[in-house]
Amino acid sequence: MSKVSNRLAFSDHICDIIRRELMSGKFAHDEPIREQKLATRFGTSRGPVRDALLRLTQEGVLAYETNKGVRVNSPLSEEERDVVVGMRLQLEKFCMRKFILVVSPSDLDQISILLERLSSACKRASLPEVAESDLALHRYWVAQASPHLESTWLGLSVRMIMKYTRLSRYEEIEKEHAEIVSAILEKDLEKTLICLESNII
Amino acid sequence: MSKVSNRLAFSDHICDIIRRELMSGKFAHDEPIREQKLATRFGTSRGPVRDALLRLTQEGVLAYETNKGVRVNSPLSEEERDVVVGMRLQLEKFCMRKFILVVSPSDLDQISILLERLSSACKRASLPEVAESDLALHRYWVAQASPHLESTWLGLSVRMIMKYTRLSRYEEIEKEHAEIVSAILEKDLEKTLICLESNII
DNA sequence: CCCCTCTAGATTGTTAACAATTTAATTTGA
DNA sequence: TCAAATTAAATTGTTAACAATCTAGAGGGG
Repeated sequence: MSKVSNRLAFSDHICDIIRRELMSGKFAHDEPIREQKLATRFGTSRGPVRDALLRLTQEGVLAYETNKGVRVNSPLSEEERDVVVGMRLQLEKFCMRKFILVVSPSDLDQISILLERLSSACKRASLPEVAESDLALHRYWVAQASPHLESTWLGLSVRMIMKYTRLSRYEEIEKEHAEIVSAILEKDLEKTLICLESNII
Repeated sequence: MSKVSNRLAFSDHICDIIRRELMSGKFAHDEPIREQKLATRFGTSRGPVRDALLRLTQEGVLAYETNKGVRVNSPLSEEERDVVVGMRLQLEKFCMRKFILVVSPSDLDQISILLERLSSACKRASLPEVAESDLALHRYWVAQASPHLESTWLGLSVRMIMKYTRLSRYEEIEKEHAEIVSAILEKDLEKTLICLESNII
């Protein structure tokens, strides 16, 4: 019986969709988000929607007030964003150091696939897909190197991306990530870290 | 159930209580946490408990698996903890720089009260209260300087504290924080940052 | 004895109804 | 007219029941 063992709950699905839409700028800052509205949109009850919103709240994407629900968080100031960038860089460089030591052939395959998806999204200039596949690529080595810190990393990254809104430097994004991946393939740690630093800004 | 006149929801209380217990080491690492058990303990239904657990999940304290519930997260490795300490320092130093510029008399009053609570907890050697009031004190200047990054800071800090329950250093903890606060009172930024660095390890 | 299947209990996922609270619109009084 | 008080609508908070899923253990067949 090949039953779907890792069956996804509705709330997981909703969480991912909302996060993607938030990153691609579908909601305005400080816009309130209504549970019932989302519930009817996804054809579920308020329960799973509430679950998803609470999770995103703790990622820092949404802000929650008791009895008032959640709203899209205000944008970070330049200073705050710089701090977040610094923290993410610190964390991701740590992960990359570990990752490059233990990287396996199947890891390289996975990375190539993710890079291809990012390139494709860049060529189609599809902001939601670019944001998502950008994140998915970075997330891969973070999760491999340090699954315990994956959620920490996700919170920082989502917060970062939300600030630099519709920056349409798709060619640059594509090129920067191609460089990172090729440096990983060469197992050149120093080069990889340098590429990372110029990508995460 | 008696009516709750203040605006706090049950799930907020539960969230705080569980976090405190986690920090003070009441649960073992990897121990599964059952919704119904907590619900009966707090005299509520599973709903608010579920809310609280989901929030703590995204703070990184608990780990969640679909259809399997949550369990206490595995401890960080030494390396991982070092990275988290570095990130928290980066963030909290940024907040302290901002805070010390705009600190008001009422802020100083609040800080003194929080410091007093911490001292009292240290003298009574009550681990849960020490952990909580330690966090509350630091949280004060973080929240004042950058409310947007408060949840980010909380996630890092809770994760840090969970690794080492510094049982026997109550006198040190008390002294270190007294120094930080006195440096703030003197508005000596450099000294404050140095004290912070030696406290957050 | 081991491995597989299957069942029974435990646990999480989802739903809809109801309670409490906030928000707005309206009324009331000076 | 303006502002405080009051009501009505919208929204979130909580509950209990039910559905889906996982887990542990008993019972066969090799």
